[in-house]
Amino acid sequence: MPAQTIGHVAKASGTPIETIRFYEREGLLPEAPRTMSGYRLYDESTVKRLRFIARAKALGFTLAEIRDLLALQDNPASNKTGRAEVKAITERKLDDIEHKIADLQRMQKVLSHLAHECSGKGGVAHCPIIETLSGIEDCTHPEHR
Amino acid sequence: MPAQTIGHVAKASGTPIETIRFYEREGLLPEAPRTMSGYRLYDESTVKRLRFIARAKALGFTLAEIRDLLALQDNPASNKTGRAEVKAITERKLDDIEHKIADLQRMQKVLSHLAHECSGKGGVAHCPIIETLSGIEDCTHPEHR
DNA sequence: ATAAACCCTAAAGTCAACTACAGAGTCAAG
DNA sequence: CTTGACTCTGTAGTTGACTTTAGGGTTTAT
Repeated sequence: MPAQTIGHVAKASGTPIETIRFYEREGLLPEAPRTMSGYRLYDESTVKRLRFIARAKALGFTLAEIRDLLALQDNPASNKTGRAEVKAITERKLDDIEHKIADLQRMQKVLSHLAHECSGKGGVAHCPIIETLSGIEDCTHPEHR
Repeated sequence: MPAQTIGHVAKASGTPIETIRFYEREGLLPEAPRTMSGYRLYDESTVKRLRFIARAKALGFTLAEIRDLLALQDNPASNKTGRAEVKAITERKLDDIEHKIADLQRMQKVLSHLAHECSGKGGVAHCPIIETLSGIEDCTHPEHR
């Protein structure tokens, strides 16, 4: 196993050096072995682990969730029931994401409606966007619901 | 105009007292007039303003954007061209939201695929979720793209 | 008259996920 | 043997939208 310094791992994984040290502090990476002079030494598995973290982040997992996923992966005891937990974490995240999408779609609906209603010309006085945010019931076009 | 203390406004608007003071510091609310002893005094318009803020927040506007919207509403000079700016802010926000939705839908797609692939039974060893996050090319079902 | 309930300020803390110092030691090349 | 690139630790700063704390005045009800 050829040992690499933190800078090499940073380049190979695309993760900044500071972030690698941060992940170690946060328990996403094990404490690295050191040279006599205190430099951290890594092997290829660390690069893979950092790529795992990057992919999981891209899917919306938080660092806390990723830490749990990695712990399951690391723990030999999780070779009995681990998959259920992994699936549970994934499904919770899926649920989160579906809620967020639903929220955003509600916002989108209202905003695109407002953007269409507003001519963009003239003063703010009877701007339908401002009026809606102000909670005015009787807009100039009260036919909507 | 019956003047109310901050506590009444908090109750009437559903905004915590501390948050009202925070909004004043941040320029979303004008500085309130005070009693001789330094208590802030508000009238109904503040309650309306706080409701405006709450609605705008619910639609995903940041406090900075809300401040801009309120400034346009307040500024008599904006009664010439203000509506264009209001519409621009709204459309930028709509754009943001559409991007966020697209991102989340990409995550959702991958995660729901993973959740279906994984039985949830057994150890973490060949869990398809873990394997995908680990970047393994040849899954047991490599037919997907 | 005193206690409960309310208000004030300024400053610090919270969360997430980094990012950026400052100050010092180490290693490879010329 | 010195310069420059690299690494170390520990601490502090960033963003957004608050929340909390400490320490003190004020008002209202009994």
